[in-house]
Amino acid sequence: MDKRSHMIAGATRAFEAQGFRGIGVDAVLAPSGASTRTLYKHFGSRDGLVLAVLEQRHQDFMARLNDEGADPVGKLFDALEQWLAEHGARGCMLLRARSEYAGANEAIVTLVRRQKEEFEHEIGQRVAAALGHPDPALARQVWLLFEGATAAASVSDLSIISAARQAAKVLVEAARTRTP
Amino acid sequence: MDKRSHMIAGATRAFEAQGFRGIGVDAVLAPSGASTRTLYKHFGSRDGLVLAVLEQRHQDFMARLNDEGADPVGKLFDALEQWLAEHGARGCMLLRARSEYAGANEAIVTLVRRQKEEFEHEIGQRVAAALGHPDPALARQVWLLFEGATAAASVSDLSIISAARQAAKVLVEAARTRTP
DNA sequence: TGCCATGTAAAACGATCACTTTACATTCGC
DNA sequence: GCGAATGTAAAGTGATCGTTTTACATGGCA
Repeated sequence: MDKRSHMIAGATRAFEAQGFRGIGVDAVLAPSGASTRTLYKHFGSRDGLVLAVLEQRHQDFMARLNDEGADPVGKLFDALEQWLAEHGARGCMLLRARSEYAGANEAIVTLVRRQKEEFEHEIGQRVAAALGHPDPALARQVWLLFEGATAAASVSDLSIISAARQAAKVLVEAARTRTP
Repeated sequence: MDKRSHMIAGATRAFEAQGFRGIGVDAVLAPSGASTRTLYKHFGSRDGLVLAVLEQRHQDFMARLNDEGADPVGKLFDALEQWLAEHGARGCMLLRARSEYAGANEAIVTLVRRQKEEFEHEIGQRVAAALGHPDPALARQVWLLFEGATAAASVSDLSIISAARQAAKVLVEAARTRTP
């Protein structure tokens, strides 16, 4: 892995544990052992590194969702459960960045909005696969459960993910019987 | 209103717009016009003010939920919709504080966890009222929808709250037919 | 009247911030 | 073997951070 990727991975860990604004560049670079000079060569600024971290984080998570098969909606929550078990449950890093940089860095706010639209679209495809036809309203509801589970897990325990998966199942089943 | 309440109200607005860590004490005190000396007389430290803001915010929101009546679960989302229309949708301030101060101020993390437990308990009472008997699993699911709606509204529009209310209705109805 | 509580204004504290610069080591294609 | 690229180490930039301090104004209560 090249230096740039190392820096992104290390910075991701630092931001995840301590937030984005409440940490200095030295602490951000410590996990990767990079110097501040290398930071500004590669990313131009601290905020440039933040943007790179968010891009990578979104790609990494979306890549986890790739295994299609039976119960595509339920697999969403399987992936979330595994992800949170690995990374720890501290709330969605993208939304955390959005709220910390609101009013300070519009590029970050815009990026996160676009990423969430992309994610909601992915859920829409899975809902359509489960139902046999698209159902944007149901997709939104499943998305709500997903974001709720991610947020709630930071103040609860991981069993909350199963509650979300079960709720999604009930909603999908209700939609199926409504339009059979 | 006394000075202390003014400072809390002003600081709440500042934190809401710009986050907790990415803002200096001068900007926090600007809305109330208080001096830094008064800040440290009343709250001891910047973090002390943050704690007071979070306590007040939780009490204010819980007070909004007090009107009981028909459809106690649906009224949760009515209150949320009204709240977000007034305050703007930037994610739950309590969870935002939790994630920004994780690893830096344990008192804040502990406070938010307790507040969320209290809120989940309130939902449990409403679910019991709607169903005629307690259903902790359903209460958890409604809570998920609530937190999901709060989070999602920051990157979507307020119509997402209606989607959450509708999903909660479906879940309650499913629970009702399951155990009639 | 006199006094204490409560407030603002403003300067100063050392620490830390994001960022730049200088100096030097290493690797690699040519 | 040599120059260019890429890296670390470390000092220094001015700005801003949270906090303390000094000085002074105001008000209600004894």
